[in-house]
Amino acid sequence: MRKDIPEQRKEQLINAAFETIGDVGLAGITLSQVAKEAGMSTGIVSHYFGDKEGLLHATMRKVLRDLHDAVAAIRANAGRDAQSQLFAIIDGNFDPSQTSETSMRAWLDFWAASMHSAELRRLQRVNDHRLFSNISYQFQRVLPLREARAAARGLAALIDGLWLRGSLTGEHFDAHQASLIARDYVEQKLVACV
Amino acid sequence: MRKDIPEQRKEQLINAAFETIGDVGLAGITLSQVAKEAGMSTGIVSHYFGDKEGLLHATMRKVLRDLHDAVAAIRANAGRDAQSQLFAIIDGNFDPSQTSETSMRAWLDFWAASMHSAELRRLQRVNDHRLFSNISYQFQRVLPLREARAAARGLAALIDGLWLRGSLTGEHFDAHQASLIARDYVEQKLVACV
Amino acid sequence: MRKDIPEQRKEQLINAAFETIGDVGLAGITLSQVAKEAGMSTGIVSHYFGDKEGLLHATMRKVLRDLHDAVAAIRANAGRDAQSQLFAIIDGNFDPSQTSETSMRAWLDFWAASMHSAELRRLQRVNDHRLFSNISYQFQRVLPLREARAAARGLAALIDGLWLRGSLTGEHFDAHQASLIARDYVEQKLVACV
Amino acid sequence: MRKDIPEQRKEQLINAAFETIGDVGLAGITLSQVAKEAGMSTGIVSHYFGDKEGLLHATMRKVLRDLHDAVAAIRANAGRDAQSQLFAIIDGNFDPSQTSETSMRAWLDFWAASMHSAELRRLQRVNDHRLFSNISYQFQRVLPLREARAAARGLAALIDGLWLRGSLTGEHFDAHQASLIARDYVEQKLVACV
DNA sequence: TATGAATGAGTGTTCATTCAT
DNA sequence: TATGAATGAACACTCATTCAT
Repeated sequence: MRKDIPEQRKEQLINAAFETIGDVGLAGITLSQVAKEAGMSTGIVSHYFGDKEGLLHATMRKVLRDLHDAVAAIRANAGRDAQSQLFAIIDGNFDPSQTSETSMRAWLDFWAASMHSAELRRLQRVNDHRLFSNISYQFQRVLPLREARAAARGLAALIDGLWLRGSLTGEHFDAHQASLIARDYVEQKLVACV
Repeated sequence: MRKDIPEQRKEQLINAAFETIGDVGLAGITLSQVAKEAGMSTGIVSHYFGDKEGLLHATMRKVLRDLHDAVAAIRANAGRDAQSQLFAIIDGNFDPSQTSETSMRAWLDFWAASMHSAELRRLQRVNDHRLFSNISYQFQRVLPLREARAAARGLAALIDGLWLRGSLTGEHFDAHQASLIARDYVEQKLVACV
Repeated sequence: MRKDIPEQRKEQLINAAFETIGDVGLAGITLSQVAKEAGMSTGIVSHYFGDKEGLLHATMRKVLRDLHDAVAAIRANAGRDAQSQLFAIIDGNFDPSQTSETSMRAWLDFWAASMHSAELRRLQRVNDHRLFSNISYQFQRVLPLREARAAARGLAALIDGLWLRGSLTGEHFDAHQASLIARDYVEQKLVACV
Repeated sequence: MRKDIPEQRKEQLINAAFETIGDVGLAGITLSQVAKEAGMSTGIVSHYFGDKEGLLHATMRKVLRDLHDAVAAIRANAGRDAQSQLFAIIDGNFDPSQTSETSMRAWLDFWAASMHSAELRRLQRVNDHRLFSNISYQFQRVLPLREARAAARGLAALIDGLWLRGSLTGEHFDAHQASLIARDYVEQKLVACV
């Protein structure tokens, strides 16, 4: 079935915004750059998104959704036990789609922007709460609540931290190394229960 | 000895920039806001820093220096053994001066901006390499090089991740909880060697 | 006999333009507002009127025609003597259809616009000359030409002035009071001849 | 004594706005036109008036003030009796400074705009109430209150109406003829009391 | 015939930078 | 040395107009 045209064009604009943020940053983005990147006219953004803010919110939602999808896809193919699921969550976060130069820049820009925008912060929080809940739930299958929550907090932070520091290298993100470090953290937390 | 006047005024401007970034973000800052916050004229920035970029670079340097100083102060009062030093590094990073709303916003804004500015990225890298080196050096006192480096990578990421996620809560940063999680990571890494 | 459809739709658009001018003013009007008010598409205006200017000219013509019709209707029912006809002209100008908030705003906007548009000015002049001629003709039945013309100039100005000042009150236009003042002017001019 | 520079430049901008309104109308005015007319940069308006609206409000105030000054100057040189004062008010309103093409266009544009702007309407009302009060006060010196107020309403309307209809001619405003018609109205009102 | 999505020129406004004082 | 008035380029946004359907 054909997607309807408006939806396609909105998606093209969001992708163009995403790419442009990767190039010049969220702070430096202009609508004419996005329009040019998308091969459309400057007036099109207000037509589809109301204003610049609307486009950027939509772009952030796409970024969050992409991460969610990447994690979900890997979890679906992983074992059902706690460790496999936690490893899958780790690998989803370090999926190539999430660790490309462009993705990491957009992520970080939106995170920083969420400090100064109520709506972006709300989106960010919803998303992060979900990551934390998922991790926490898996740990709770094998650890007491209190410890499970601490471990979840640690793992979520470790994932974000590895990813954050990776964004700085400029080279290709070493997902394998990051994954090993995070998996090691999980193993240490789960080993006590064996 | 009296600091010379120009140096004092530059410092005042840097502090004003820091506060203003906390208020409106790095993307939203204007020189007239900074000048007003500092109680000076709009032309003064070019006078002392050449242009806006110059002021922001200086502000980022101040932010990095403040973190370094916070860590150094706590390390100086800590025991000389590896664990004490690592705990001190952790506590330095979660020092109240570093986890205030304003500090965290400025930090994150500069981190995001460093994705799109060669000079800011350079400053950021120098600093992060130093954090990593310090941590790595302490782990090397008790672990084989390979493991020490992995542990250092993990701890550095964990610290940054805890801090990053803390920036999102909006509430007061729970430094105590963050510290416990990071210390736990250190203990787990060191326990193997006892 | 059925009006043909195009003519009906043009009339609907003109009415929509008239209402919209009442809401937001001639300066603030947009074609999409008019189209929405008329329940039609944005492209329809160029289809029927060529461009925005064409619609506005047609709207002004309608406004002038409505005034003419209001005056004509009242004159038809009035006595044939000069005073009755002059009173009828006065009352036609202060007819509720002409002193509604919407009408007065549209009137005034078109009057102002006619200062800067050759075509609007032409329309305005034709209309005003007709009002003046009608009044002048009635006065000429009982006054020498010279005095009749001066009286006509005075009465026309008095009507417009009462109407203009009434537009400013914001409250309901006091047509009765305005009519009394204008009739008094007529009576004073005619009394000399008795 | 030298006027301070900022005040001079604001005045220049207001005059430029006044002239530009005369050329293209209030609806068609752009800040770059005003700036060009004033020989200044486009940014200067926000510098002095905040925004476009601020400039236009200031321009309207100037227009109102100029009329007030024209009337006041002529009244000061007129006799103290009611008729002389009323004649002076008439002549002030038809002073060349008020009946120039540019003045009349600006006046009318502001009057129309005041239908759609709370602040402009307020300015307009204050001014018109003052004209009415002055006229009413003079009539009250020789007529009973009720009749004085009706006469005042009539004269105010007649003045505005003559002026309004004059704006349409495009030729030079015939101030003499207008004045005669208005004076005649005054005389008719006052003659009853002799 | 009628639609409404798309265009892009033109607007008001912001703000880093300059420079006469 | 320090000021802040002035500049003008760059921006987001609006909206009359076009044209494929």
